Amino acid sequence: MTQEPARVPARRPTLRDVALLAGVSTKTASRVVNGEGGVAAAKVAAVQQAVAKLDYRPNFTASSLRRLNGRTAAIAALLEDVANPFSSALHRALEDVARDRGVMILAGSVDEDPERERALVHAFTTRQADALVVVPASESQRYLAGEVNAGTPVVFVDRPPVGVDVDAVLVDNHAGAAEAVHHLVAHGHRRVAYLGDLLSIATARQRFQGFKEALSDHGIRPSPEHIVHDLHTEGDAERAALRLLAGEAPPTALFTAQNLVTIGAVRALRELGRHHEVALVGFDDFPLADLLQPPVTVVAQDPSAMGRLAAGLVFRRLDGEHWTPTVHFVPTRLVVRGSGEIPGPALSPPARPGRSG
Amino acid sequence: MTQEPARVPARRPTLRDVALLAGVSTKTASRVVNGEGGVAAAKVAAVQQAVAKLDYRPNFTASSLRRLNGRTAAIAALLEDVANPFSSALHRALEDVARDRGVMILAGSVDEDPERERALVHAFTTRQADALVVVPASESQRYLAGEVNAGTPVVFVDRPPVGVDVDAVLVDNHAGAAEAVHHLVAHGHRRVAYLGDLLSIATARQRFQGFKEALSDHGIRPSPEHIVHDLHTEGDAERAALRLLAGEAPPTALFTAQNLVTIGAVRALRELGRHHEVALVGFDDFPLADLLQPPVTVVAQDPSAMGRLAAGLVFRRLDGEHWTPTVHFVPTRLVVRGSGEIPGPALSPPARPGRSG
DNA sequence: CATGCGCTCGACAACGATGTCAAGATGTAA
DNA sequence: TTACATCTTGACATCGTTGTCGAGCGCATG
Repeated sequence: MTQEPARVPARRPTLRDVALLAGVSTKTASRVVNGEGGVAAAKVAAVQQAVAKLDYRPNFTASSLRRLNGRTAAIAALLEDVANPFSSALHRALEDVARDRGVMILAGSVDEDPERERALVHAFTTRQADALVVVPASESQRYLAGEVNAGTPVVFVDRPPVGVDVDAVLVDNHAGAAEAVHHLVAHGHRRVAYLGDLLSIATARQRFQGFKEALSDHGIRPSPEHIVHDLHTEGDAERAALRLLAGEAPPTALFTAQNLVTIGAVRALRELGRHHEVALVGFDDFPLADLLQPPVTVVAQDPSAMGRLAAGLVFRRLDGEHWTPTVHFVPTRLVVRGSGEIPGPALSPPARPGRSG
Repeated sequence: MTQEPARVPARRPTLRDVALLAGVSTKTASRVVNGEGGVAAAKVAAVQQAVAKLDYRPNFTASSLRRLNGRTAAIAALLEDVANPFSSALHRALEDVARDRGVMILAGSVDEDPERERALVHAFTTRQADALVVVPASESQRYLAGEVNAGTPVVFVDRPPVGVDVDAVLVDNHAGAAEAVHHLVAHGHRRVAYLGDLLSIATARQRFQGFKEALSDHGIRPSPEHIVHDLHTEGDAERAALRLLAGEAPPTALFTAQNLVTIGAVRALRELGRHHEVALVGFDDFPLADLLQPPVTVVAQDPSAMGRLAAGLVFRRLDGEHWTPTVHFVPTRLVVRGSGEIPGPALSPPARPGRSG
């Protein structure tokens, strides 16, 4: 219980300090700290005492500089936004797998900004991340070629790589969207609207394709007014849905191709009091979807599974395994909850069954 | 467009390679890379060309090892769980402030596990994080004294430090909980139940104190069966709420002291079909609370504001400012949405208005 | 012409740690 | 006793980079 507040911040002790105090060489101190063995018991004890007394903590960055493989035991994750549920679930899954191996995750938010993506890659690679897990926002990731050639494992998640040949963990967005549309059509809908994210995002394009082709499988051609792209926030989506539903010949069902868009659409339907009339299927699940009125039917992705798979690929590469880059698909799952089963005109135009929303 | 896939991973180029190619010394190359000036234009150009040709990227960990202040431009965040909304909003706010300064965030999930907390602190400090932002789970953080003495800025968020004297950004949990209770009592409730998180968490204890004292201000003594602690998951909370509401003389209002607990309680009320009868105020806001039926009244914290404030403190310390550690309070805000305004018996016992759930 | 200044530039050491290697101590077998 | 293997140990170089410092040059000044 010393009183003086150590005004001059004590320099952090180094291995040299430990060695000096223990009366051994730095190399021997290093051996003890790393449990290398081949050190006399008496010296081991002396070093351990010195470590405890000085509260010594090895400088991991210095040691990884010298070590043979140069690993920093950190892998970088470029996420869309650490605060959105999809990204943070992915982040958590990566962390869980990495934790078992004593590896840290460096995470950053790309915010759909290609420049930001490059800045983050630069920041992470200069910090010698051992591997990169990327949810890309740019149109081409050719700039990663150098890293890939240098042997850094790179895994893309959610969106396919362009201009580089690396592993990817993707969702079959096309099939998922098509399943949503088939579901709506099966419930009697013909006028199905599409509300989607930025067309610059590959997954948005794929989902839109799936939407279009599924409708066309049923011989339906969506009216152009029922297709809205480039919605990236709840507010965007809400306004777009309001506009859509206020038009003439409004859609009887909505397919919303991203979770924030889905939530915006729910808001719009609520405001209009039509949430029990207009069917809705969203792509991507979100917390509390089951507690809304009606509960929201979604095509669920499994970000945790994607994260675990991506982390697995990273570690297998880090462990020295070799294979040609592969695309892995994680299945989507249609979660039927209510909003997608609201019947459309083609199913029950004359008489509705007794139960109402 | 070479065909061979560079089977032997090319060693990453170093400053020496750049210098060699440019025909200058490593020191001059370093000067150019760091924009130090005092280098002839011709050599600057030569170095820049070499950098471009080799796709050279400086090894940031090596340079921070040598640099005078030894800063790594990374600050560590020990969060409860990177995937929960409170933590990830905090994370994002930290990142936003740090980004402007070219600083990274190292985040890790503590999961309310004191051992994990120490492991993370160890991992982050051995990696030479410049500062620590901590949402602690342990009972005492005396073990951080060494770091603090070494001059590492440490800021606690959401929970007060114990055993170390550092800055903290807290919420007045006591007052927030009391406000919730006053609100419920004002709406006619006398039998108010408490459903709360692990008592090992300081904020849970404070919220419970606030609950108890606010009730006692109104001359109400809560029945012991109406107090449930140590609920840490939605499932826990749901089961507890079901049990509570099935008992005799069940509460007419619930105060749920954490967001997952609130959601669990909502689930229980739904299952019983009593969500329009039993009032509910939760501590901590959550996404879509406004879209539930009824919308959930909460005492909202502002994790973004807390993160920004914490990051601000960190950077002021890193910039060399000095002050004695201080506790900063970020106000809570009662967000009135509906569930907390369901009238209780003391307000309208005889005749209810017509509308029913 | 000698002097001094300012500008470039590179040799060298150092950051904190570990890989390499050989020296010395000890034990064992012939 | 000698020869040889084994175990400990530390001196030294090194990882990739930057801080220090002084050498060399050209130029203006007196």
